[in-house]
Amino acid sequence: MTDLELRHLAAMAAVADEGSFGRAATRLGYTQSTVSQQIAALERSVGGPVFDRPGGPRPVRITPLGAVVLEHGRELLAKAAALAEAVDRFQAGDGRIDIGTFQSVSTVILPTVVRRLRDEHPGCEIRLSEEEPEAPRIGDLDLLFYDGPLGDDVEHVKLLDDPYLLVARRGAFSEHSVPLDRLDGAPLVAWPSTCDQPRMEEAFVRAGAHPKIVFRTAGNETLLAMVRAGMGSAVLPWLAIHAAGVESDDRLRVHELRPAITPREICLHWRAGRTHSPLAARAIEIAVEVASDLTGEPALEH
Amino acid sequence: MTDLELRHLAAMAAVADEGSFGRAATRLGYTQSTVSQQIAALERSVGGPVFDRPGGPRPVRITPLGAVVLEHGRELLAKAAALAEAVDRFQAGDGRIDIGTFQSVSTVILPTVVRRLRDEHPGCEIRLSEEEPEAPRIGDLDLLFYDGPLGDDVEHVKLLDDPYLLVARRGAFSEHSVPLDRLDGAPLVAWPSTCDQPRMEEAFVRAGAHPKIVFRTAGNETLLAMVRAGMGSAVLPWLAIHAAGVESDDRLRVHELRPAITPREICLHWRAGRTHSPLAARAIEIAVEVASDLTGEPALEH
DNA sequence: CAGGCATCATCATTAAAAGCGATTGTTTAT
DNA sequence: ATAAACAATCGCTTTTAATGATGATGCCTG
Repeated sequence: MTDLELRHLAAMAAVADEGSFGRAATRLGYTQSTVSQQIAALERSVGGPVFDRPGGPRPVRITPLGAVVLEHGRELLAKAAALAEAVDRFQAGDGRIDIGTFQSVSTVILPTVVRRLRDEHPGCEIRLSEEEPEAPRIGDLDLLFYDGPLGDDVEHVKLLDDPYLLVARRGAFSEHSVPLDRLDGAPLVAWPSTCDQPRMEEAFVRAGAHPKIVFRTAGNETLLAMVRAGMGSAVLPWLAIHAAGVESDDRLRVHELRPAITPREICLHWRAGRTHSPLAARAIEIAVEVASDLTGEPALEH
Repeated sequence: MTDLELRHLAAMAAVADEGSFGRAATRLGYTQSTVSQQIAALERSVGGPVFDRPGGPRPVRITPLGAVVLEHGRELLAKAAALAEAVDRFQAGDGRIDIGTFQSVSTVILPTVVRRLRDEHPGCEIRLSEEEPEAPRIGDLDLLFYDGPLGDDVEHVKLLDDPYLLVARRGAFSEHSVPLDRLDGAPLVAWPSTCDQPRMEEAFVRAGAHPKIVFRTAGNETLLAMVRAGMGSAVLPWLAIHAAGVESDDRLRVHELRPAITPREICLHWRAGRTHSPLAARAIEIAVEVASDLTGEPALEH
């Protein structure tokens, strides 16, 4: 009774529908002989006949036992079909995906990725969570945008180099390209010491520049408001600058730094050794494409 | 994707529970190698890996695809188990049975059969229907009590010979055994010309007796009331007499007829060539037993 | 960093079964 | 009496299931 085969139930259902072993066989693409043996096997496993065979050209009739088996069997077959369909949908890219992200990516890269993903897979469910920058935990996320390494059981792909640029009030610096040491002693507003920030500030030190950090906040809009208000300048990654639309702000100007600070790397992470869903795999592809399109934009050239 | 095997799903569920192919194999009574191949087969059929194998002693982890398969797979396995249990219950004698019956059997035989059946199988559902005597259709009944042949696609077993006896007012006939021809011209109340009735009346004619049928009804109580009221006598099968409790009625007396009229045969019928449910099979056995107990009763002796 | 350990994949082998074609046997319809 | 429709059965081939042995991988420990 434990050796139940879906194939046998399918045969039984076909026989019940057709009223004949032979026609059921035709419908299933088997020979009559095979169906006969399938039903025999099923009857062995349930411990009794499921059809009465009247002999001659009269249709077979289900037995009381057969009725019990058939009733449950059809449900079983329906569930099996549902499984197959769910798998097909999954392989076609439907399903759920959890993506972790952070400020600038949320604004610049993700919207495009999400839109393209939804266009390709209207049935998919995309869940985004923007973690606090202090807690870059991959947790149960499928994908996580982040700008640094994340432990050794995490793999990643680099999406783009995000160069640090100087944002100052228009007129504060005359040249487009500003030498690092010009910032020595200059007032700066900056991020807290999370993310890539410490590494950036080390670059100042190495260049002999010691700017005065007069205000720290993680909020980019707040930082830029401070710059506009004349509190000081800001050194921010291009992505954050672009996200805030600084290029089209008449009161501000974006400068390159000389020598350039090693750009932060925007990466897309996932747990190492885990098989991606087709949806996640596609999301990675799209993210790479989108990032590469961004790289081609004028402001990032050179 | 159509070659899904319950065995493989069971293996998958075990692996998911145990976190290891080997332990799953132990639990299922297979070797690790077998489980490995079962999962491989499952993965072939769903078109992708269902587990990530991190290697080393770390537990395997389900993939997104695996999660989809497992979710449906567990339901499938549950349904399969439900089927098995339903079959077991059925084979143990649970289920439903439809029995057709008629007056005297309803009163004398059936109650005992039903009680014993319910005692043996508390979970069973017994549905009785008392057909009009003119319409002895077996229809969708599993079993039908009836006193005559019922067409040639019906089999039966004889439960008992039910002899015809004369019921008269006490004092109407002095002897216990009444010669048939004493009824010539005598007033009789009788059943309508259904059931076995015509055959019985032919027996009178063959014996040269022509009783006057002064009233016909299918209601036994009515008939007996008429006998008590002096309308005439009645020739009824013992079962009907017994059912009405005539033996303990001081105003009436039961006589044998000489020569005896060939008794009617109380039979239990079912459609020919149909496999019985265990419940129906048992019901037949019980009915035979109950009838044979009745035959042993004094009034039927000799 | 080498060796031990736990784990899964693979391979060759054997046993089982699934499926097929041909045939037989049974029952109805002509 | 035949023919037609049907399922069971038999012998056969191919496929699959399960096994035990072996190899590969990646932890953990000393």
